[in-house]
Amino acid sequence: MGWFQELFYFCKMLSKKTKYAFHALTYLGKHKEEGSVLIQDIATEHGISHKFLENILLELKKAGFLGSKKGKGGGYYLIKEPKDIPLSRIIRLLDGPIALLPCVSLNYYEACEECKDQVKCGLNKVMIQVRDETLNILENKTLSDILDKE
Amino acid sequence: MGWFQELFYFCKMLSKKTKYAFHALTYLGKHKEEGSVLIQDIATEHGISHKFLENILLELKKAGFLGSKKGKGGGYYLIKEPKDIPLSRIIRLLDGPIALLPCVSLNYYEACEECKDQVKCGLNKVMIQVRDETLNILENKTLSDILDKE
DNA sequence: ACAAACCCTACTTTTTTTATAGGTTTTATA
DNA sequence: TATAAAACCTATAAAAAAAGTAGGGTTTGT
Repeated sequence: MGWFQELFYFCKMLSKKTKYAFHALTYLGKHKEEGSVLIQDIATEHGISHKFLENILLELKKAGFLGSKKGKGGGYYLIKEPKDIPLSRIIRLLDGPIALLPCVSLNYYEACEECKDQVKCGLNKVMIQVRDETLNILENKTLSDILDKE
Repeated sequence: MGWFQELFYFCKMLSKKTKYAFHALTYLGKHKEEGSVLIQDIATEHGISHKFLENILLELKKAGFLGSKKGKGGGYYLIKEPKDIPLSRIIRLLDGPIALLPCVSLNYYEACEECKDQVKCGLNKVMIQVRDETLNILENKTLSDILDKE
């Protein structure tokens, strides 16, 4: 498929940051008509620390998912269609580059320290398969799937 | 280069513990005929700390994947057929939950603090789908798939 | 007896995640 | 135009988890 398949192969549990991001996006999706929504409203609804959520929304804004309005009467709002926000994009943004397994990347390749010869590494080959299959799932589920089920 | 690097290093991957476990299992699978294998042999082969690997092998033994023999001439050996060791079992043992959220985990379930009503949570429902599809992949790939590719 | 090898528990260090703090800037409106 | 509300920004502290270390205990072949 494409280079973007490299993005995923196997993910552990989502961080709170990412989970909160999904909650916030869902909230914003549900309150689209209201124009903009306060950080505090989302924080209160889900019992999240205002300041923590603030950082998350800022990241989502910088990444182009949200717009905002400063000052009195301001707030955040979605600037993308929910169907154009795949789970993979959000997870990637918030969970960030952490534990690496560069040995499954074709585009940014780096050998594992413990592998003498990657070409002969069965783990590498199987994990590439898993990556391809998992990516297929997460690229195709979007915020709109979440909203449909609320 | 910044954005590029981030693209390919964004997701939580397998912990070293789990990765080493797979390497050890693969090594044991390849050296089945020899009866038993020393921790040190595996550690040396992959440049892993002996003591760290020792803990991992002990866990694998307690979980019923390996047998061992103490004393001179001892070592570890597989007591399950590679085809009966799915990736999911090893990942769960060493890394914990496969689900992306605690509220959709089969083996490590925990209610979300921030969810007033899980039954109405769209994120929960979508993540259950993701879990089922991901599990389907990880339960059907086994150690024998890795060995076949070595 | 002795050395080899696994067994067990606890601890330390390092890294990552989570959360907080303390301001600055922008904007509506009284 | 003063004020308060709200987003914006950066740094740092606290907590948790992962990675690695230490040191002895137990079993076993020779």
